[in-house]
Amino acid sequence: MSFSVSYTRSRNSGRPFLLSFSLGGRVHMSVPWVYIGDLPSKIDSQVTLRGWLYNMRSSGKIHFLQLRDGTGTVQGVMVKSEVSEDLFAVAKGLRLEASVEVTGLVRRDERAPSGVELSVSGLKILQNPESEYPIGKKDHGIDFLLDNRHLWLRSSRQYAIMKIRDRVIWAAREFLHSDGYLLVDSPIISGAAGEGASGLFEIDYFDSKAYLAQTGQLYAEAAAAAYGKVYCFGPTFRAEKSKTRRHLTEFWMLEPEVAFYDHKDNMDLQERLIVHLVSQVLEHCGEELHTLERDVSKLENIKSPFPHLQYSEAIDMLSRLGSSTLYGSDLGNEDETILTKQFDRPVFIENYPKSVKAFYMKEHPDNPDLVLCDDLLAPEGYGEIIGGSQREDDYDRLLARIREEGLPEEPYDWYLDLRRYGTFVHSGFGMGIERVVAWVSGLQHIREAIPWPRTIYRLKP
RNA sequence: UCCUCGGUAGCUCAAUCGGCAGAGCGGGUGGCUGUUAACCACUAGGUUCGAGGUUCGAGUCCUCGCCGAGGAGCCA
Repeated sequence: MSFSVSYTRSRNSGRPFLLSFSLGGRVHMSVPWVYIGDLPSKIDSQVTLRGWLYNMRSSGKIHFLQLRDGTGTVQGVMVKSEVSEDLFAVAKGLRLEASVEVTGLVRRDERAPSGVELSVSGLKILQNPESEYPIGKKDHGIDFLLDNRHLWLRSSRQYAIMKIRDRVIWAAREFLHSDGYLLVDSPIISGAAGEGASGLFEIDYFDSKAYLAQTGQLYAEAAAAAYGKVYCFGPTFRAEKSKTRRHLTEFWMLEPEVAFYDHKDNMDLQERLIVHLVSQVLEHCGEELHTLERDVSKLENIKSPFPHLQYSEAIDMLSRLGSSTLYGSDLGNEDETILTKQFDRPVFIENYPKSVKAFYMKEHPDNPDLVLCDDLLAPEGYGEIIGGSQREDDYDRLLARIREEGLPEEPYDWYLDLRRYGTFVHSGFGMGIERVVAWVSGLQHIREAIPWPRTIYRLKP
């Protein structure tokens, strides 16, 4: 038996072609490497697939090889009477997740879920695992799956989530870019705290201390003064010892900041963005939502206009619904869950008390105890996905707020400069990507919404 | 940091009142020409998280420790 293969490069595409392929005496000439996702256009052609064996069944004289290559999955059917004895025996010895090259005829088949199958005539084992694949076909516990995140990502469920995450990010950037926003990223290493000293990761920075960014907002404000409509997008870090289904220590945040937008313009932008993201996921990720068994009708509700509640109205509503949260304190997770269950689409909670919000938010013109801000809560109990505000643009008031909060002034001198040189009404917000992905995908826990979740007790893999 | 729950075969979990350590999946062997987490038969596989203690007898009860999960607070 011989296993040999040779390649050349197509002049047009640069994609390698298999010039010849031989196994067990059979030789296939010029069998092109194709992706599984392209098979529907290759019916009745001989092709070679490269990928992994994610499952295998056998009925004695027929092997069913389930293959995955990142563009889709397909079943390869190897019939004993159609291949050599040796090849059939070799295939029987394959373990799950073996990497393989499989050659065969693409065929329509009513019995296949995708409608397409491969009649296998050739097989090259790139590597057959020497031990059994850790992730089996039956259920696993979350601890085991997180320990094996590097392998768990191969599952159809995780693939679906990653595709939705990709779509959410792609759609958000496309939405902003096409509306004239400039991407101006912010630093991850900073010499000063963003929103307050707690929850910061401290790192050694040569002979001094530095911190991992909790937000890029202050930098985005500077960029907005330079370029008008801007956003930043990157990882942010919170050293809080949170252990909940909606917290990570490292997560990705999209932060638009817009010159001459007030509080209302800001909420309008948030609403348009969320409607766009959901509609894009519905349009492009139907298969993935099906894999995740997501109730799509819940997403089809996500249309303008979103309801708005003043903070004080939210407190009243919560009181009627049995919450003991009193006016003056922030809403708890339980409160958010109760509120969001009253609506079939995201709900804005506006104008919180100044005391529970950050120093940079602009004071409400009609009530100095409130600030012009909003939290956007996703439905079905998912809760806060966006926090935004109009920023304080008055030099004296901003400085007073920094002092009231007991913050050091020196680190904010450059931030105050933005109010010295051409100050301007401006607003912005931060959207947590993983929270949006978790909501749209219908996940029980945010950790599945990021490839490599970082939580308090997990740094590996 | 606090509250709650958990740790038994490679994995997911059972084990009645404290009384022989079990099943499914996975592994191995064999069977099956259309399987869809395939199925059927046989088979191997255990320091019950660790250290003490109570008891004739501990996976089970007690004490301490380790590890993890869910939630609270905080936040996106």
